[in-house]
Formats: sequence, structure tokens, C-alpha cells
Amino acid sequence: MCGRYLLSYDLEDLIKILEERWNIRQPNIDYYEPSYNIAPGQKIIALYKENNEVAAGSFRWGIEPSWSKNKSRLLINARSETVEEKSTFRDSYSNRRCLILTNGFYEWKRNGGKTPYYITLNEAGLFSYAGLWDYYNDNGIMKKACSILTMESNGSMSKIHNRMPVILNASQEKIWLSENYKDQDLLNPMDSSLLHIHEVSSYVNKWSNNSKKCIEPVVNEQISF
DNA sequence: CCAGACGTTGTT
DNA sequence: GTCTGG
DNA sequence: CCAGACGTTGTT
DNA sequence: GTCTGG
Repeated sequence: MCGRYLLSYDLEDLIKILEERWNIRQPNIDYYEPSYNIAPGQKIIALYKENNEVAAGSFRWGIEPSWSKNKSRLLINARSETVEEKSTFRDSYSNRRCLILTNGFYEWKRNGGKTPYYITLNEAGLFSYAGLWDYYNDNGIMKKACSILTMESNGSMSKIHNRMPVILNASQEKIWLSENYKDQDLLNPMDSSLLHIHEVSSYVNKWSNNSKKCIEPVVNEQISF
């Protein structure tokens, strides 16, 4: 699963990357703070198609279906295996795919307790998760929310957790956002040998802890006699 | 037809 | 809203 | 995802 | 345990 991640670039650097890599000149970002600890419900940045152009926009992390009575139960993930058939996601899958910008995520390994790990893509810097978006009604104002697709973990990721986010490479990103995307087998693309993983401290557990300390490696102390 | 679920994860 | 189950 | 709350009434 | 909030 993917329930906590980061996007820690300064706004200036992020805007530069958006222009160089996506030719986005006027990102429609109404709120951004660099974060080492993005939690469900927060404002995040994603790329989506608007007027047939790739645009950057602000989204809430967590889709809330229009019929939902329990407004606080956000759908932060969507299973890639079933996204085409589930009524909650099917329309978004057809018409509202997005790329959720990131430079790494966290996963907790259950082992009696829970140990957090920081996972990133080797040398890639900024990358993205395949996502879906939909509108939600915020006191009469329609706003955008999104979910991160998940897939079965493979390789070293499966030692930590059985699920991982769907990560797309540059060419897959373009296909994912294209209007004529059909089922091009993009939902299970990541070879986790490309991922770099290291243990971090439980400092990251608390969402309000938002600093570089979240991603600092923990070296397990050897107990010597 | 109406009633009830509709999502994911982890844990049990 | 839309689908499934009875 | 994890952390933290989880209840009511009356009085200040 | 289960729900809410970030």
C-alpha cells in the first residue's frame, strides 16, 4: 500500500522540472509546501489532462465518492487489478487518469511491531505514481481528489509489504495521460530492483514531523558482548 | 421490485 | 449515482 | 499510513 | 476495538 509519501522539492525547483520535463508553463497550483511527510487528506500535486494539455494541479489525496455518507473515509488507494470493473473507479479509469508527483514513499513492515522504510527510485529524483482523480463537493465547490493505484509487490519490496504503488517510467507516463490510452498493460510495470530502500526511524510515524530527518537512514545498532 | 453495498489495508 | 443480491 | 480520541451535563 | 484527523 502507499499511505505516506513525499514531495520535497522547493516550489522553484518543482516549477523548473515541470517546465523542462512536461512543458508546463503555468502550473495551476493553489497550494504547495515541500513535504517529507504527506498524509492522506492533504493537498498534493498531480498532472492531468485539461483541454487536451498536460496540466499540473492541486488535488486532495483521497477520493470521496459522491454518494458517500461517511465523508471522512477517503479512498487513498485503488487496486490496479480491479480498477476497470469497480463502479467507484471505472469512470475515473476511463476519463480521469493522473500522475501523482513524488520523490519517494514510506512503507511499514509488520514484524510484531512496525518498522518504517523509505523507498525511492534510484537516481530518478522526481517520479510519479499512476493515479485516478474525481471531483468532490467541498461546501458547494467542486474540487479535485485523487487516489494512488497499487499493485502486488515484487522483488525486494515484497520483503517489506505485499502491496506497492504503481510507478510509471517516462514513456509510460505519457501513455497513461493520453486520451487514447486503452489497456496497455501499464498497471504492473515496476521492477523493484530499480528501487532503493532503507530503514528510517519512527520519527516519520507522526505526520506532523516533516523534515529531512524522516528519510535519514537508521543503522541498526549491533549488540556486542 | 427494493435494499444495501459501493474502497483499501491490515488484522484476526 | 450504480451495481448486486434476494 | 499512524496518532490519538473515544462521554455527558452543568458551571465557570 | 474503532473512528477521526492530518
